[in-house]
Amino acid sequence: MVELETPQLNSIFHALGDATRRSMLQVLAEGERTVSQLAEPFDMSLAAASKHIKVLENAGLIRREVRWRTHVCHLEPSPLATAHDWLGHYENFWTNRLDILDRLLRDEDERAANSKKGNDK
Amino acid sequence: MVELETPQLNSIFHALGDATRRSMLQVLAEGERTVSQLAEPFDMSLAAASKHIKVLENAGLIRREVRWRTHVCHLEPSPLATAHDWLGHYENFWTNRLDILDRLLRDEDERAANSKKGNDK
DNA sequence: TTCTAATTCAACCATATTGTTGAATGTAGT
DNA sequence: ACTACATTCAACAATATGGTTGAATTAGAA
Repeated sequence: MVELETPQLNSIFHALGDATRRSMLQVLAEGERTVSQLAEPFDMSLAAASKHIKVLENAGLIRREVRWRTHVCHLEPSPLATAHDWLGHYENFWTNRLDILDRLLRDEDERAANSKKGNDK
Repeated sequence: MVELETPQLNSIFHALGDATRRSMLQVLAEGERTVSQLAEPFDMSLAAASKHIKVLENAGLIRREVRWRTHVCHLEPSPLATAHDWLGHYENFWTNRLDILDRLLRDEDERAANSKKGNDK
């Protein structure tokens, strides 16, 4: 049950790997925005911004509601939660230093027993 | 203090956006591994795996210790924590539904006050 | 119908990414 | 000096990504 959601994670992390898109998400955290509102802060064509928005949409990070002739986007938090959960799987490694030490020592033992066992004591 | 770490996040999220690399991190969570050990499960050349490892290394997600003639890699948790923190910034959106409702309402008000104020009451 | 606005589509270009293969590097053992 | 091993480097190819511009779409307003 560890890596079943691989394809989702690919698109989610890929979408997050671009500063423009992360910035768009931050704006959307303050409330819904139209495509042109999302595009406005960036020094790029509307078509380019539209592509970024589509990447976010394909990753499931935002949803779009076609309202009148404008497309209103809003944050969809569940993929963020999925990514957050995946990272949380590693939480012990940065919070509980004893845990990582324990793992490293356990691994040392294993390797020592496996390869050469002449140097101990 | 919200988006100061942008360049790091670019490389971190980009590195995480590939299933091969995430899989390598999962193996490294069990203990250190050499380059060839990391490459072994994958149906690709050693050179290709070496490139993946370099991507992880450049993102700071792993560190490498040249031990004898083998390169031993181990997990470096801090960038994972950075990414986790960034995502945690959105935690309210998937845990506390009241919060998101609050935000949306606040935004509604703001927008209503800003554009046309003829429809209220 | 025609005008205008918001957005996408299509074609294109430059660069990045991911993979390949074969040669090069560095180091220990013989 | 030679061999064997672990890894990287270099050159190349295929595909993906991120940007551009100009035309197409869509739908209300005049």
